[in-house]
Amino acid sequence: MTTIKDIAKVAGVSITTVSRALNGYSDVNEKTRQKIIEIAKQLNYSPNTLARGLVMNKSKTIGLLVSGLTRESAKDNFTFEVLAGVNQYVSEVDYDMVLFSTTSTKQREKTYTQLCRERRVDGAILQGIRSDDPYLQEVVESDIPCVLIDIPIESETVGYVTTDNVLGAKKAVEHLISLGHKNIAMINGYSYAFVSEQRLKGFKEALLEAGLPIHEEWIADGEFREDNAEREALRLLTNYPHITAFFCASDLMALGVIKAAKRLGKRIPDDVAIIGYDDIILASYATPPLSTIAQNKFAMGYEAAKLLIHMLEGKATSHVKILETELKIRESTVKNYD
Amino acid sequence: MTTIKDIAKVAGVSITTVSRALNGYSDVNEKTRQKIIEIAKQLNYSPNTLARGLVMNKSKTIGLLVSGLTRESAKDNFTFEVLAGVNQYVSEVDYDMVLFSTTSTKQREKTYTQLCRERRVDGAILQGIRSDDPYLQEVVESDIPCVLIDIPIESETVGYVTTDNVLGAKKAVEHLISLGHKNIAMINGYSYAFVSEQRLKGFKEALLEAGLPIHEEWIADGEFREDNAEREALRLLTNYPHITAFFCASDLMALGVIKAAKRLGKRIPDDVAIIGYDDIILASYATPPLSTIAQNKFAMGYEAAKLLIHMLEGKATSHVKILETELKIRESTVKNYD
DNA sequence: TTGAAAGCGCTAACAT
DNA sequence: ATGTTAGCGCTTTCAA
Repeated sequence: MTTIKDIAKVAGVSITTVSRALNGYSDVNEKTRQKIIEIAKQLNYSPNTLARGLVMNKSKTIGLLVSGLTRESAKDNFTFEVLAGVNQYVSEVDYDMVLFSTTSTKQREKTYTQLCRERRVDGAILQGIRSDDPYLQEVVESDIPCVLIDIPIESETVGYVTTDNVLGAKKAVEHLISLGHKNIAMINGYSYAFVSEQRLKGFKEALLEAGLPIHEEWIADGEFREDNAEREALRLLTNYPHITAFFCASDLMALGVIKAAKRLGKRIPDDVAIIGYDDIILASYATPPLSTIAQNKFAMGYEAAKLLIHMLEGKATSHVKILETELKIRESTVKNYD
Repeated sequence: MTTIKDIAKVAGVSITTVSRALNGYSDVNEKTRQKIIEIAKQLNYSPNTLARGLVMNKSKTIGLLVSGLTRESAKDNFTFEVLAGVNQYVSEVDYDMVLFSTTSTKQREKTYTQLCRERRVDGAILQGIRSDDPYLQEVVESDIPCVLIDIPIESETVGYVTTDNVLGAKKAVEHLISLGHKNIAMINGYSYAFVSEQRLKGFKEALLEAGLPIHEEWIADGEFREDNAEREALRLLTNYPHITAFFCASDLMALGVIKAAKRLGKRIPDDVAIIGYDDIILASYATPPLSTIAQNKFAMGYEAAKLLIHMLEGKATSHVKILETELKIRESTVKNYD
C-alpha cells in the first residue's frame, strides 16, 4: 500500500511537502503539487485515515447507536429510514458512519460510551434508545458530542431532533372528533418512551379542548407491539362497547387494533375508526389503508446528522431541531377516501 | 483521554508491560496485571483503536457497501435485513461495521475500493450492487477481501452468499402449474442482476419439464419496480388474455401486478394467480396476501459476515454459502389458504 | 517554498 | 517478567 513516503521518494521531495501538496496547502509550488498529485495517482495512493485520525485526534466518523436492530424490527422501518437519512448527510460531507447496535451480546459488556471512545468517533447519534436506558445517561454525560432522536435533552455537547408529538397527537384526535367520534380510546407505547408521554398529553388536550371526558380506563399500554395492541384493543372493545375510535401511538399497534376489530366483526371505519402514528410503509398497504400522523423519518436522520456535524465543527447555532408532522387521511377513518 | 502511557506512569511500569497486561499476554506477573487492570479501570481507559489499527495494520472493521440506500428503497426491506444480519454477526465477534452507500454524490468521486482503502477496512460485504457496476469489477480485482451477496464470483479473496435462484423460481412456477395453470407469464427484474438470469432460467426449466410451451412475449422486464411491473402486467393481460398466472422476480413487482389485475377487474387468484419472490414484509400484508419464495435476508447478511471474517482469519474452508429458500403459499395463488 | 524532527498511541522485536 | 527501542503513516511546529 502506497504511503506519502513512497510518493516523496519518487518525487524527490520530503514527506512534508507531499502532505502539504495533497492537502491543498497554499505554500507549495504549483508545479511541485502537480507532480506530486500525478505521482500519487500513478501509485494509486489512498491516504491512511487511521494515521491521520491518530495525529489529528479526530476520525471524521460518527457513530449511529441504535437499539433492537433485529429481524423483527424490520417491520417498523423507522430505524432503517433514519439510518438512510443519516447516511445521506454524512456522505455529503465526507464523513463515515459506523453502526453500533445493542442487540448483540456485546451490549452488556461495553457501554455506548466505550464503543464510541474506542473507535474514536467524533460524535454519535442515538436512535431508538429507551429513556430509561442506563447507558443513555452515561453517554449524554460524557464529553462525546451527541444528537438524540426523540429524546429532549440539551447541553453543551448534546442536542436532539424530534417532532412536536403533542401537536401530532392532537391533530390525530381532532381528526377523529371532527368525524363525530366522542368515545375515543388510546393505545399508547411504553411509558419510558418520551414520545409516549407527549402523545398521551396531546390526546388528553384534544379531548379536553373539545369538551370531551377523559376515560383513563380507555387508555391502554401496547408497548409499541402489534400483538399487545391487538390484545388490549380486544379487551377494550369487549369491555367498553361504546368506543368508536382508537388513537394509537404507533402504526404497528394500529395494525394490531385493526386485527382486533376485524376479529370482533366490526367494520372499519363504520363501527370503529382507527388512526396510527408514524406512517410506516405497511400503513398504506393495510386493509383498510391506515390513517396516520406521518413523520419524515429520513429527514429526522438527515437533520440529526447535520446538527451533529455542525456541532462538531462549531457552527451549530441551535442544538434542537423540531420537524413537522402531517395528518394522512386514509380509509381506516374515512370511508372511500382518496 | 487516558493512554497506556498514563497507566504506565501511575503503575510504575513501562508502557510495554501495560500493553501486554491489557492484551492478556501470559508473560506478565499476575499481580502486576491486576494492578494495571485496576488502574486502567480507575482512569477510565479506552484503547485507541486508531493507534492499534495503525501498527497492527488491521482495523477490525468491515465495510458494508450498499447501493441505493434511499427513502424509496425502504419498501423493499431487503437491504435493511441484510444489514441487521451483518451487524449481528459482526458484533458477536467484536468487529465494527462501517456503512458505505453509493446513493450520495460521493459515489462518483470515490470508488468502493478507495472508500475501503482509506478507512482501512479489513474486508467488505457488497449488497445490491448491479453486476454491471464498473466499480464492482474494481473492488473484486483489488486485494480487499470481499463477500458478495447474490453475485457468484469466487477467487482467492472473494466469496459470495446466495440462494439457489433457479430452484427457487422452479418451486414457484411448479406451484402455479400444480394449481392447473398453463399460461404463465413472468415479470423479471433487470438483466444486469444475476438473480434475474437465474430466476428466468428456473422459470423456463419448470415450464419445459411440465411440457409447457415458452412464450417469450409473455416475459417482461419490470426492473424490480412496482410501477413498471404494474404497467407491464397491464400490457400483458390486455394483449394476452389467456394468461392466468404471473411469476414475478420480486415481491415489489408482484404488488404492482396485483394492482394491474385489480384495475382490470380480475379476481385474484380466481382469474389470475400471482406469486412473488423475496417475502418482504409487505407480502403478508398485501390484499390478497402474496404467495412468494421466501429468502432469509437476515441469514444472508449474517452468513456473509461470518464468511468474510472467517476468510480474514484464514479459517474459511469454502468461499461460498448457498442458503435455502421456502415456498410460502398465501391467497394470491390459493383461495382461503390458511 | 521546502525540509528536519517530533509525536499521535500503540505493538513488537529484541534485549535483559 | 520487564524494559528499551523502533516504527506504523500521518500532520505540524520550527528552521532554513
